[in-house]
Amino acid sequence: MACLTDDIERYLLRMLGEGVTLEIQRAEVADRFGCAPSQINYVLLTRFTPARGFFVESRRGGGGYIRVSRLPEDAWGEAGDLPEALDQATAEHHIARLVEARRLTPREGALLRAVVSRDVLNLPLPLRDRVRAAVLRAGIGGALRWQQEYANGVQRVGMEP
Amino acid sequence: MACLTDDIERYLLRMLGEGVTLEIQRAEVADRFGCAPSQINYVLLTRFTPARGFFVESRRGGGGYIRVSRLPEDAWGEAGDLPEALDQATAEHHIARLVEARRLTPREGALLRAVVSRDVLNLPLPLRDRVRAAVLRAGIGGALRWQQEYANGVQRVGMEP
DNA sequence: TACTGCGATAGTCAGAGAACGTCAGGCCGG
DNA sequence: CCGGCCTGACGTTCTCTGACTATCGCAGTA
Repeated sequence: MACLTDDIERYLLRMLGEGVTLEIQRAEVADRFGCAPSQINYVLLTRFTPARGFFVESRRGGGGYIRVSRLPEDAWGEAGDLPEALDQATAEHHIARLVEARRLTPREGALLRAVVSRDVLNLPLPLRDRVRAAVLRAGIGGALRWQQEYANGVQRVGMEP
Repeated sequence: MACLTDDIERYLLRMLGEGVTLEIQRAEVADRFGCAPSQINYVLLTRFTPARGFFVESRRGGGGYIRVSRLPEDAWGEAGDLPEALDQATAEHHIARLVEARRLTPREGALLRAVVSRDVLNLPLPLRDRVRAAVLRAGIGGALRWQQEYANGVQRVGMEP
């Protein structure tokens, strides 16, 4: 069963695709999907997170709105400032963001997602989240650093930047 | 003595076909066989193990599912029977071999090498080598599995809209 | 102007419901 | 009696709703 949350997520992503900022009315979207208005908050809370590269702002009252936009890439800080510990969901959000921004290939995303999974890092809990963060940082760093080395190598041979 | 577990295994294998990712609902399959839902977990645990080249993931809650996939023998190959524990040098050797064989891109190699490094998996020693092996297996599997899902999609079974 | 009340939004939170996971223990054939 | 099969009770996670709360703009009024 494709759940409502996933449907609404797809809908918003499609709307968002056409511009950098999307402005919606909560009640209008809820109506379109025949659900409670607070469902929209749930979708935004669980799917359009900062870790995934989204920014949400809103205003209440007459003429109120909810705005969803993508964070500019340079506001992310790459892998450098990921937190010391990461739960699985947040780690996957970070990966999704990097794939969407084409910093990682989808296959690299799948690789990393597998690697940070709960079952693979089979460790007791405060530790597991710390190792996951370290692994994710290293993985992202490893891939991006390779890119740089590769680019430099090519440049030495005389290609254009 | 056609036991239930064997029946369910056969059923899932038939659904799974070649190189397809299968998506099921635990309760639906349990119903079909008139058994307890946890029986499905037992089948997955004892028959669809990573050692046999299977991969199982799931999501709980409304709209939950269980996904089963298998890597084709030739893609999984030598990576499939990596030992239970791996020191860093051996792990890197395996990675190099897979890159050489074009199972992984050089960049994926760099990613994995970073991830299995001693400093990243900062754990006491008998444990570290075990986690490293698990991480490596998962990473390779994750990458190869993506390929397959991308090509063949997901086969959903049961429950129509 | 300043205040006040009202309608129109959106936010929060607890809780119900829908999946799946785990585990101790019963059962049964060899 | 041992090991594999199977279940049921209980735990965890995710979704969705409804009641209640907070905020905003505007119109009317002193």
